Amino acid sequence: MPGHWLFKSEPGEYSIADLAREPRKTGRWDGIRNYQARNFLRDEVKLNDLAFFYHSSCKQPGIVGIAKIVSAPYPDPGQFLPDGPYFDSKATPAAPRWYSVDLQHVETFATVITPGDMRNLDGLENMYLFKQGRLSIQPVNDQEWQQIMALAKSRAPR
DNA sequence: GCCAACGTTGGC
DNA sequence: GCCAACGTTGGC
Repeated sequence: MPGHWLFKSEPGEYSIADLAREPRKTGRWDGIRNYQARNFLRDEVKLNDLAFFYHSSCKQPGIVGIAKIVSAPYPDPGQFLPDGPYFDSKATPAAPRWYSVDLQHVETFATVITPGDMRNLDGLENMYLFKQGRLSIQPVNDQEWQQIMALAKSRAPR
């Protein structure tokens, strides 16, 4: 059984449409610089797990589709690039601090599933999204995943 | 733009 | 190690 996650991104930085446009619809999920998110990414995200793609800090925040984890976690190259935005002077190749995975686009939903939609469903009260909303990589349990998928499938394309 | 939540920094 | 100050996130 693959694990389930919620990955957040500001669409102005990197949107689900950007992912879908990548060669082989596959891109690197990088730039994670929060230790709790890092720990999930490094220690618990597994090849073939599925993730909700969540757009934050935008006109219509919410879950916009699904992506699949198509690599094992590996050190985020950006931490070693002195001129890049993600440089970390304390990280070394022998002792990397930050990690990335590769994601492949699976599906873009017909409509955005907003936090308001999710608050209205019984059983989603304990989602990380509501308990610890700022975390950029969050586990989603099987029941939560299935409820949100059912809602997404019930929506007619606009 | 506001503001609550919360992570990080740094002096002591 | 404590904790105040500060910065960032992110929904509204």
